[in-house]
Amino acid sequence: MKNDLSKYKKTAKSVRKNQIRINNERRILAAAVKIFAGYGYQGATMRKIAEEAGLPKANLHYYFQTKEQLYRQVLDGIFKDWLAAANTFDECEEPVEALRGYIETKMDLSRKRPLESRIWAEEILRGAPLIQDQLEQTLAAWLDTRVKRITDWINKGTIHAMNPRILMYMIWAVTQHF
Amino acid sequence: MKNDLSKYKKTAKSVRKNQIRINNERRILAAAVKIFAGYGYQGATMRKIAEEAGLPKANLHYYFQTKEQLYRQVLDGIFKDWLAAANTFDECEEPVEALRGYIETKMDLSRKRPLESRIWAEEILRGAPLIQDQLEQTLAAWLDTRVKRITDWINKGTIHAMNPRILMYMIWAVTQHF
DNA sequence: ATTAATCTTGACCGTTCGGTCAGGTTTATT
DNA sequence: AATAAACCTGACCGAACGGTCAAGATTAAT
Repeated sequence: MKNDLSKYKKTAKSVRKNQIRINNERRILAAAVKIFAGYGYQGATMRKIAEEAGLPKANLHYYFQTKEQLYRQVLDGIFKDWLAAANTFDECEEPVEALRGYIETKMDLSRKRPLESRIWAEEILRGAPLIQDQLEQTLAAWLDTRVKRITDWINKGTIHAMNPRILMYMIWAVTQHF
Repeated sequence: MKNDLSKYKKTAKSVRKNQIRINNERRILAAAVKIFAGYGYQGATMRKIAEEAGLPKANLHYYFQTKEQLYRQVLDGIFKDWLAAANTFDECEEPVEALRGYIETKMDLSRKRPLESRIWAEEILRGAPLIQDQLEQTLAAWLDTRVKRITDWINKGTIHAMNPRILMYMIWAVTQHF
């Protein structure tokens, strides 16, 4: 489904060669991030994004059929970054180090990519209307394994007793707002 | 400026008697809260609000000239509640009690009025485009006096040393998301 | 050189938006 | 009963929205 390249399979060359498509998609996505971050999903318009990208509006619809699809791709990109950051939680064995590393990475993400963070925060705030399923699955699994790890720490007496789920929520809330 | 009642000054009675206006404004504001919370400022439409209120759209414009004015009044109401909750910070002399009371009141607010909290959170997230001045003034003053109080506590050794401003931010972030 | 695929774009479409208004109805004042 | 103020609302408006399309331009494959 995603990354349907069947159109270009006719030659091996075209898959790699179509620099035009790659360039334009990148430009449009970059512009979309700016506009969606600045105006929200509803407030953003295809006109503004086209203007920001320096392309005619019809051209956006050539690469991304609808506004919603464009937005989805933006969210996908953010989601990947967010997941990568999330995995830094597993790098350290010690609770203090693991939590510190995780928090630092998350705050770095907020600081270095404020536009993406804003889009993400708004999407969450609105109840993730477009990526509920995907998010719920991934997030639930992710949260579960971390909650287990924290529970282990508590049982070993490495850290104070507390509700691990609430700890994660607190970290999320705080890091989200730098 | 606000609450301009000059139209009704002609008789003392009319000021109090116009139950129609009072009722309808209340209905419209209640509907507006629901719709703004559910769709955001841009996503909300006067049509949806009118439908929710059970009134024709033109009637909304009779009581609130523009969508923005209606939204401002919604924000005003939320702002007052929020300030009232904020003042519970001053009720106790002891740091633990003051902070506990403040946090509880704020979380109560989030729990009991989730719609208003959502509108407020989105407005803040968007950088408070409509109430910047009002918010900055009030908030800056409010924060300053609290920061001073926390600093006093630190100097007296009643609580650990920390950045008071960051403490307030953390409380805000966490309570905002229950 | 020819053909096919890909890319580009101005003009256009139906819909919905916030907002207006004339003219009727209801309510209050005298 | 008469007058005035307040309230109500269907019909309408221009603007902007997301999206479409035909026809031309460019690029790649043969």
